[in-house]
Amino acid sequence: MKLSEKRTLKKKEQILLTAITVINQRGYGGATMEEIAAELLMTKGSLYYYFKNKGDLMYQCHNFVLSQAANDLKDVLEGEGTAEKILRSMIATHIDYVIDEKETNNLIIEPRSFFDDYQLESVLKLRKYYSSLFDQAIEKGVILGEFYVEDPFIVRMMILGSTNWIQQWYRPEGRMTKDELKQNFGDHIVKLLK
Amino acid sequence: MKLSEKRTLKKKEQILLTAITVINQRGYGGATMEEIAAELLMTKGSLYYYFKNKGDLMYQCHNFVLSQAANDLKDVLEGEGTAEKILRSMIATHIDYVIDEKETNNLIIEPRSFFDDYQLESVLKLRKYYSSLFDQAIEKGVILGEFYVEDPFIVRMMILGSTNWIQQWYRPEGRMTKDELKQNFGDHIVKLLK
DNA sequence: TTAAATTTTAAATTAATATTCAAATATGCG
DNA sequence: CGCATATTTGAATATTAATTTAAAATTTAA
Repeated sequence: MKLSEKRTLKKKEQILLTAITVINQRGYGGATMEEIAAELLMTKGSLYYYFKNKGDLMYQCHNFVLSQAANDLKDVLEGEGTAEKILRSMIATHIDYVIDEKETNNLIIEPRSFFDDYQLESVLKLRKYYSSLFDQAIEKGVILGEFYVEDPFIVRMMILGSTNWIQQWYRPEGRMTKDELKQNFGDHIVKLLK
Repeated sequence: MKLSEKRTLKKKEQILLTAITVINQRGYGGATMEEIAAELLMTKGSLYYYFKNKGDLMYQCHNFVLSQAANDLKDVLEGEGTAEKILRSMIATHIDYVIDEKETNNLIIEPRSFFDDYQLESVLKLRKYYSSLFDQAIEKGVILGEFYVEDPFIVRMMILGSTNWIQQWYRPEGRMTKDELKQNFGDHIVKLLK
């Protein structure tokens, strides 16, 4: 790979990271090419040298963060410990992303509005994979006899729903620390599984 | 009240109801004045005779549906039965709105993007009231000794989060009927409260 | 019936952004 | 250095949808 190509790649990632912070502040719809460019001290025209269009940039941001989150989850899932310990740890990881990457990683947002058909398919596939990691964690507990679950699908949806909702109300300056929150959610969810 | 005023009011409600269906299909952002007008067999200019602007129309739609949902919940809350029965019934009602008024009643959407300061304040107040009805249902159960809850706030947030999330995945043609869904969620949530 | 009030229309305007593009500039290499 | 390639710019253009407006059509009520 040529030097210039390497530099281009690095720049692309810089743009991605900046775009992610803008998206987290303004949402996908509210983030303008102008603001993203300004943040990078360049003009919006340049962005089109690196990305086909806004949708492409948004898509890559979403993928970037969601892939990273999925990888983190996978590491936890494949780590040591009881099923309960693993699930609690996955919940904690997920909550971190829900809070810190509020918008970019937002599983709530309707992806149909932003992405074209190809992108949509890939996003949905990634989201499905992400969800399946929780299924695996639950299944593991069931197999080991740690968990008892009547309908794993519903429980998984309750886990994702209740945790994704956190981004609607959690404020760092509120009465609960993030650690307390994780502990609390872990307790309640484990209760559902016994 | 003059006849013409009465007719205007009726027309306003017609517009509201139509706008609500359009919003439910396209979301707040995706609903255009053009499409709403077309649906009513009028031109978009007319809408401005009845509503100040798009934000005003969106706001009134949101309020209309959310108020109605809140009233329904209130009726249930004040009805007869054990705390468990009442809470299950409230959950069922909420799920109906989550599914049927997918977008308009969407508590997930960031209201800051659509509403002006005055509207925002009133929307947030209404949402707070809506949440408080669940708090009351939980509290009732605690007082009666039916429920045991360590942190009612967290439980309420888990209820709202997990149920609001339903709109992301529920499909009427799926394997679960709405009634099974309500039963299922009721069971799980009650488990959290004992 | 007819004048005033109400309602609707169609076209023009505004506004906000995304996107394109030709020219200018910067970079790295022989 | 000086050429070729890569990058950036700023201005022009395109797009989408909201909003305004003046005139036309309709309804109401005396």
